[in-house]
Amino acid sequence: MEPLFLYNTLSRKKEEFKPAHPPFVGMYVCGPTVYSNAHLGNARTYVSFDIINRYFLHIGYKVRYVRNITDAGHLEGDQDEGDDKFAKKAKLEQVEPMEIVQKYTLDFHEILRQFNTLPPNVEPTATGHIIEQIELCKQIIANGFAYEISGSIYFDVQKFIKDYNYTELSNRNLDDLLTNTRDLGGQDEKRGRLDFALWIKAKPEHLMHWPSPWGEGFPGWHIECSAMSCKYLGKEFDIHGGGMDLIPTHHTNEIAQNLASHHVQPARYWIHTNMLTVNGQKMSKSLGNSFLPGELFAGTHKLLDKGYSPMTVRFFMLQAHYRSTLDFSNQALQASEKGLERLMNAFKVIDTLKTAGNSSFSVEDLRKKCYEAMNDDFNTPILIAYLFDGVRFINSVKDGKETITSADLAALKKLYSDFIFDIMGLKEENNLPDASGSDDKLMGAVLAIRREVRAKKDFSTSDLIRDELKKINIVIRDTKDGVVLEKF
RNA sequence: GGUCGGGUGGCCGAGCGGCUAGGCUGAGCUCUGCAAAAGCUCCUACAGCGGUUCAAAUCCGCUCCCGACCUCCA
Repeated sequence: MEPLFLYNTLSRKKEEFKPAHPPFVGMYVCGPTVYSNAHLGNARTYVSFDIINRYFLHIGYKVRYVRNITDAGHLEGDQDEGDDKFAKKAKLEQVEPMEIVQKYTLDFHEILRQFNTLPPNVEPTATGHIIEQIELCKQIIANGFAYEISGSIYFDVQKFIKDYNYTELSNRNLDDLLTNTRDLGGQDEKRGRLDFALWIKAKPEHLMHWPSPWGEGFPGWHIECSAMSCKYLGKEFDIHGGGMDLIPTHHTNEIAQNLASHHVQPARYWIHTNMLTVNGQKMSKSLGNSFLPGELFAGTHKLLDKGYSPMTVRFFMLQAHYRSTLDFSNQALQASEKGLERLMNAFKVIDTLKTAGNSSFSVEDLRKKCYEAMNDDFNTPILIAYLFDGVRFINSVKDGKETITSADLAALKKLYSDFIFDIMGLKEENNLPDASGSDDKLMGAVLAIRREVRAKKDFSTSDLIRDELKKINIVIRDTKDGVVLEKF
């Protein structure tokens, strides 16, 4: 196996990936808070980790991919008081909080299914692990890194920084954080401004609450990931991932919790994906500039000219590196749509190629380059560039300008199949007319008529048939070998 | 305000000391009844100003813009 390098947020450089217990890889990715529809920015993160998961699987690792669902405890704002997001939404929609959770969990799964992502091996929920979270709180208290104030438990950052580095992941200046005079508003029962809630006392009107040694309450946002990653992957595992926006707060606090309870850093490699932007601004629910995947597929969003298929969007995402921001626009999507079509067509052309006694192009070279690209921090844009180099070769063989041996042809077919479908996770979307159905017989009849009039050089009738078919999204291409159909 | 990350050809987007990706768009050519598809060719860019170096889009400094984080966010 060739060495694989990935960018580790902890060290801020690319490192060779060496799992603790090969061939096993443990990977934990922070999942969504299911209080509203997942938007395209969310989807980008999970598509990025899907590539990473798929690539590990492809090169032979046995991956345990854990991705949580946050269905409790996520508060509005940082005041550690008031409703959580689920309760607020439940009131708004006049349903139970768990109905909110169910609705948006299903939505999330449906979207990821459309993007053709592989499901995680374990998908734990916060509400399903209340006991584990309470136990973890107890451990942190026992170790002296948390304190109770009127039924709530807070993590003692001041205490923590005496023994550990609180800002290792975020690389922030601790003094700046401590002295930041930014007004947070509202009074606070916490001792330190960086302290955060592990367990929150439930108010009487609060709907989601559980018994604990400190009374009825619910878990803080960060504790669930510490509890669940430990339960399914152990105290130390290989990779922890999530969106970049989780670095300074969520992941920083998660590491603190793990160190305060188990005295070890949970993950050896931290991978963070960058944001999707719209007109240069981060796509986020609070900014109101988010696109729902459904709006994108259907083309109903007001900023869109037309709809784009899930695979077009997926390909669009893969044309940028996961650690770069990706700006979302009609033009860029259109370019991806065309490019994907070109790539997929070339894949189909492979089957039609005639072989020769020698190859005028090194398939082995191309194969090496493709793996090199992926081994360099999952560089899908580079990979795609190489695949397009191969596309030109494939088309040239078809045109008789290049040659390929039968062994190379088989290798080429496998290479494209592996990278397009297994690793990039793309799939065929265009529905060609059904070869066995009545559709096909009808088309056959139409094409027979057209063939007849073309033979008589009646090109105006021939073109009329082509134009009429185009109106119903069936495109006819006349080639040397006959008529090719494309249906959209 | 503090911290961090960016500014690449018409658009998107890689590269991050020498070899000047790739996709889309546009122009021309080949093929074709025409079109489409495909191939070939062309349009050669790195915000600005200094500096280091035999050599800089790539390193350093300054300036100007933009974004992210510091508040929930993937």
